[in-house]
Amino acid sequence: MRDMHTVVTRFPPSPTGNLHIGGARTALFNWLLARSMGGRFVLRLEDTDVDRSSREMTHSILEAMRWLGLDWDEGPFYQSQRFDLYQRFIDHLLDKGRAYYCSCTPQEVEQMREEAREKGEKPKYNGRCRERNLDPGPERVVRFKSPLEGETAFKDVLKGDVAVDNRELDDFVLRRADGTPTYNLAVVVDDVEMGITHILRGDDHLSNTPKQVLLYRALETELPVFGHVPMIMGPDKKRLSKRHGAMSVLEYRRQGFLPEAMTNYLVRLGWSYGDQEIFSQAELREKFSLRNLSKSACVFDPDKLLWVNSQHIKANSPQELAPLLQDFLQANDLPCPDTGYLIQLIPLLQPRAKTMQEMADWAVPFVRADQDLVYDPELLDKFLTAEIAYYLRQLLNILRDAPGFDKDSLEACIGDFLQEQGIRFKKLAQPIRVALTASKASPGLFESMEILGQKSVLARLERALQQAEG
RNA sequence: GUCCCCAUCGUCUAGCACGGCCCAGGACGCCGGCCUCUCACGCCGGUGACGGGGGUUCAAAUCCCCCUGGGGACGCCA
Repeated sequence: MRDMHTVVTRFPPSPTGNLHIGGARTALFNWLLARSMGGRFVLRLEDTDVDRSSREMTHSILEAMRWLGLDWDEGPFYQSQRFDLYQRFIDHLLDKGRAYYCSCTPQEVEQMREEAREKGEKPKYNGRCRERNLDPGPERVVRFKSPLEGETAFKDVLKGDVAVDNRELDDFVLRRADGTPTYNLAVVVDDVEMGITHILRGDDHLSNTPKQVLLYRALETELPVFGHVPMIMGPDKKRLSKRHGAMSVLEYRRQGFLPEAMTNYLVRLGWSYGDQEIFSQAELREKFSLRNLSKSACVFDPDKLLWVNSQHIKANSPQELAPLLQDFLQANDLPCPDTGYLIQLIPLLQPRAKTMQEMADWAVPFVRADQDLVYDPELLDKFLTAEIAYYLRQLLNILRDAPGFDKDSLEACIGDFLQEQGIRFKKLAQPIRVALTASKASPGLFESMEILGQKSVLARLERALQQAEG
């Protein structure tokens, strides 16, 4: 017997697709509930539909979970390896007269539904085999004997009391003709077996719940706490599509989102904590609670995700970001400096990058070799005019003999030069930037020069001048 | 079609369970400004919502009803 006070939650993805935004948030809520209550979190793969489930999806889902930092205490369990267990429960229900064999074909059942629809009723199986006492046989399914009247009610932490007239329900299938268990049977059996105490899931499952409640009762077990969270929709207020959100969360990793930013953004879709927007994962584990869940559907907003990510990029230390940046440099076929250098560089990039991919983009002039910088002739024409070249030649000489090459010395040194020449920094800033980075935008010049080092700065100025003159 | 759920700025939301502190607060976005060597960051300001109608009450974003709108479910998918 398990300790009744321990919270046990679970995440039961079906390996028929990727882990997307919606699934990830469901997983996160359940994980957070377990973690915040000192409970356990179970991972279970619902692969009873053998044809549609795949190993690749399973791997992809597990990797996404690990990437998000949603570690599980038990599992992963695979329903496909537990068919014996489900069969025992089905037999039990059969013995107790709570289930029966049915020989109706899918076509026949479809016809029954059609007839009901025509009468303006809810499409249902009509119970033809309910009292026929059929024996087991090939092509026969097992159906649950649902009550014909009364109502089935349950409590939901978000929706309150929910009740459905039993006449709305039909004798749903527990075991398919091929002998495999259906979803409704398998979830309930597993949730009972695994001692699940709290079930948080998308509210598209709300109308399944009465059926499951009926099964719990037939099995004479206590109900878990249900919580049906609102669904996440696309900008068009429709179901998430591949364009926005329905892709694998691993795609967000590829685009340069941080896992902490991901969970931060996701948790705020349907949950709040006063006016706070930014949370670390550790903070969430502490502050999450069922009380602050909201019950209306929400829309996935890529812009806000980007902003949350930028906040986490700023909050992370250069030491933590360095190895990640290395991954992105490599993925972009860029040279990959050692972490020591990157730790110097990253603070200049943090305020500018909304994603790690953007950080890699900003890093380009700092990781490319001097001779590999590609100058746009138009930029050179515009900024390295003959007049400017005159000043830069002189600056080059000054810099060659610069007493120090840290940003403060550089600022002082260049300041003196400007004063002697009687010109303002503004006049030379962009030309220097173009020469040093082959770009119109970069981090501050003095910091950039310090990072680049004297040798590169001189080489780049020389090279840019030559190209401009030639 | 039938049943279920939901309803505060364009979006995420606070407030609603214990009506008055709310001519509704924060955040993203957008617009303007400041900072400034560029681009960003940051800071300051602005834009912008209680879906409609009935009640209940001295008083309603908050309670009740209807309408409307949106979403979901109705599988031998999960």
